[in-house]
Amino acid sequence: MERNQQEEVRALQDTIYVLGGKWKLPIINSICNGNNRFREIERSIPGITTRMLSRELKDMEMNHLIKRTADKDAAVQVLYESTDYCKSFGPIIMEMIKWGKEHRKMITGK
Amino acid sequence: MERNQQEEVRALQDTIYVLGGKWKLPIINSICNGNNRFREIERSIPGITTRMLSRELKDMEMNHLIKRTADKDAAVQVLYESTDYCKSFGPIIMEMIKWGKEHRKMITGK
DNA sequence: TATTTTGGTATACTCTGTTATACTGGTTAC
DNA sequence: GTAACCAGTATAACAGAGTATACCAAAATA
Repeated sequence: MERNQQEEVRALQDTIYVLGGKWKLPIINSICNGNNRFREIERSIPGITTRMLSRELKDMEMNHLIKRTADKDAAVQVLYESTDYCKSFGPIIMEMIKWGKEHRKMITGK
Repeated sequence: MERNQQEEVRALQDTIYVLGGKWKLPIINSICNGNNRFREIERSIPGITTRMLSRELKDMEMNHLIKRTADKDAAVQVLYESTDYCKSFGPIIMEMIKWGKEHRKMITGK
């Protein structure tokens, strides 16, 4: 139980490190929801600026969370896609959405 | 599906707002794991400073995430306990621990 | 009686995530 | 042809989260 607890804090802190900040989870969620154009993702996340989206996308591409495709000849030149690795955050996001919904229900008074 | 997606981003952002920062989740986790003394919590979270713990605990008490009890006559003077509200983060924390463990397994090469 | 532990506070500083605003070159729609 | 849209970059500035270090009085322990 001692050893176990230490392992769990570490795991928790690792996850927080990877998902840190205001934007990574909403971006992942947006892309997984089918938004794959830059402006599309931007519009789908209230409050985010072009700059933050640009930076986070680059960061997440470097860490293989997403895949960026640029094809000059294609109808859609730039494409963002989620990787399998990215999809592994699904359960976390689901739980957070669930919490957020219930929380709002509570403070709104149902 | 349109409306739904908007609601989900908002819910996600609400949750991120409440749990923001490096320390809230580890603190919640620690207290829920039975650590209820100040120094006990502090020791259970690698990297946290006295100052951050103090600040976060105050903040979380104000937001009814935890309950602080100070009893001059008791054997243990100061006690931190998790509220039911706090416990509602359980599923999120569990998923994050799970992710962190598997992630470490992956990069360590199993 | 001396030392350690407890539950913190005080001060000062760093750092970077985040915001704000403007701009650009290319492409598509009207 | 021009207006709007795309995928971003450039520059500057700020707020506050987080770090580092020292210190304190009271209680427990040796």
